[in-house]
Amino acid sequence: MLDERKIKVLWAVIDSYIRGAEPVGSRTISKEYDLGISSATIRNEMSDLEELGYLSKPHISSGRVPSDKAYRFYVNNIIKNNQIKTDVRKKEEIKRLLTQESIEIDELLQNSAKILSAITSYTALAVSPRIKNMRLKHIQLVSIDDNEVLIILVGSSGIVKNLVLRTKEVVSEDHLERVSNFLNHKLKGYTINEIGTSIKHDILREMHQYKNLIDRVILETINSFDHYNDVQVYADGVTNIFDFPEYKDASKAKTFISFIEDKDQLIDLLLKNSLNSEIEITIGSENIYDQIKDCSLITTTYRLGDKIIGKIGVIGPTRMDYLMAISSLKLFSENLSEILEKLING
Amino acid sequence: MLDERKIKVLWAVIDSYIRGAEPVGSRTISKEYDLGISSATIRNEMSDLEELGYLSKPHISSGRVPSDKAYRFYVNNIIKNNQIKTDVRKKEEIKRLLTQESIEIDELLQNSAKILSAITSYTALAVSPRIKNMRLKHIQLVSIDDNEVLIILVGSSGIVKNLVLRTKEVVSEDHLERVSNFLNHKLKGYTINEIGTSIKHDILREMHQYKNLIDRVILETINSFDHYNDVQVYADGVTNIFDFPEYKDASKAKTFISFIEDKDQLIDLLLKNSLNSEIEITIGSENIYDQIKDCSLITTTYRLGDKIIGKIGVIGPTRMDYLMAISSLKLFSENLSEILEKLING
DNA sequence: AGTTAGCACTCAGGGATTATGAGTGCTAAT
DNA sequence: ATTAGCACTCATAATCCCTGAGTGCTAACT
Repeated sequence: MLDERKIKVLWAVIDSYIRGAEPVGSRTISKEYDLGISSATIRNEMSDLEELGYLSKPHISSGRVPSDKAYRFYVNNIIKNNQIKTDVRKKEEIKRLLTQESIEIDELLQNSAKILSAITSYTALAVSPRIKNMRLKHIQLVSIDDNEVLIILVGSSGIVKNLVLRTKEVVSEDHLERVSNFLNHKLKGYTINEIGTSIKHDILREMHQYKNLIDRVILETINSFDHYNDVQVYADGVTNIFDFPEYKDASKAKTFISFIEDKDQLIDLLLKNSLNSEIEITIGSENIYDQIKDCSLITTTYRLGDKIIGKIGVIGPTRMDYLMAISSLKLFSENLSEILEKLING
Repeated sequence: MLDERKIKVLWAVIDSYIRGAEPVGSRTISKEYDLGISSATIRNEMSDLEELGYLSKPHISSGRVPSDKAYRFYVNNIIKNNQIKTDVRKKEEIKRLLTQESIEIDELLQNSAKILSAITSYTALAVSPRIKNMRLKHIQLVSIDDNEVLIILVGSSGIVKNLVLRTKEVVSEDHLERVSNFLNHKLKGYTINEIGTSIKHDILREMHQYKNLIDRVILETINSFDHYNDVQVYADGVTNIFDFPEYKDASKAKTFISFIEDKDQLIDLLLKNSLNSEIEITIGSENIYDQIKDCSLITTTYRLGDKIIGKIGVIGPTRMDYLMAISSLKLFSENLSEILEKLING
């Protein structure tokens, strides 16, 4: 569909626009890119590219600007051809930064977002691990008051969660300990999902004398992992958006920043599509949320062992340095997975 | 120093400027405020007020703008005279909003910031409770792995904190339980500060066989409360700043938003001065941080029982509706204290 | 002596008008 | 098929002028 030369011209336009943020004219290309054809020819090619939907003009006598379709073409080619190489030196540098500052997982992600945004100059996003599909390593009930029971959940990733249960009747320490031991014995090793479906009934059959308490403990446990309750999202470098001329208009900046400020929306944005290990890129109008229809979002995942547990990404103008953003993200994805592995499994 | 009439003129200028955000001229005042003097006289008074440092002109032939000194004067009078009345109906409405959405303390504060910013149209800030001075209600050690011990701390406010301790030697469940019970027995009811200073030595004397373990548990516990480690800060309504004409300049907006984005800085800002129960107001240049030298910050505290445990505030342009902001803050302060009381102690 | 009317003066901000120049599309020559 | 040349477009910036809201000062008035 696109011949060799058209592709070259298109890449030149995209490259120039990504760098300069200004509509690209035929003359600019003929001078700055050595395509061996004159500006008039480039003009013709650009005219064709416009007809094909890859370029457009802000106004009748201006240079061309790449369309979302053009970026999509560009990005697909980047991914297909450049098997993005990992800069080992840089990777180690980032790892050093991350490990020296972060002791806990949440902190690690927060710092990742901070550093990632600083490196890319875009806005960085990171969501904390989803632990719904994680195996329970330990469950314990502790009495902290006559009518208060603390439920402690330890996930296989070392993630700890606490729930306070208020009981109507006083539960004796003795009984509590028995239930606690029993539950720990029974539930250890299962995921929240599994507990929710099949296991619950097994347990109740065996220990129906404590039916009430056990019922509530399991209910609370499952509830607390429902929805996105358990997920935190971190954004950093929001104000980087001001550095892009397309956001010099305050109302556009406001729209963007308001979007990032709404954490529920962000979580939805990041977690709605299934967690696969690929780099995912949505460009401009491909985004579902109107507020970021002129942004591109690049995300990838991080793992614990071979299990994908979270997401990290950058968001910026469609005129983005995709290559740089992708390779930076890969660095963080790998680093996060490695650090988590060490942090949790020794 | 300021006679009756000067004060009236000054208040008129401030009132008009707060509402309109535009330099105020003598004619505007003579028409819109019934002071019974002509614009010429007002002109003379304004000239005096300028000399006294209460007003200034953006340029030679423009109207007057209040200085920080003028706002300080204004605010002091507001606080002295208007003993701000609580709108009970509004208070209940906010309480309903807060209680129906928030189950946990962090969530409660996050929602407070959200609602407060929506109500005031300024940026709202809230810091989570400081628990360093809080009494320990329960401490428990749980073995989650051969080399991993989980420390669970329950504060008197119901706040739970977990720490994972990695031990070199394997600690038997049996020993762990003994130490756990012992520590709980000994430390219960004391604050972190007290534990840090005197108590530690007492304990070690009694149970020197587990010296190593106990040492580390206490060390980790104390460390985790050091600095501001334990404090979370929530900001909401950051983008409200775009609605004020003085921030139509993108670089000013960027400075402001970047400041709010830096959580460490925010925590420092909110917690550096001692927690007293008053409304605290810093106006423009009174602020220590350069980035908010043209903002005013209004904060107050919230309590648990009779103990002040956190702060909530709003930040906006010096040209702020102080009366509204103060009364809104009071509403939130009272509501938070009441909700926390109920949430934790009943 | 304080107050006010009157007047000259200042200056930011809003059109209107006019270059400027980077760009295009088309046509004719190569 | 490519390119040089040219007429044309239009956003942007610069200039100019005008308007109006404001001031400060002075002289008249109570």
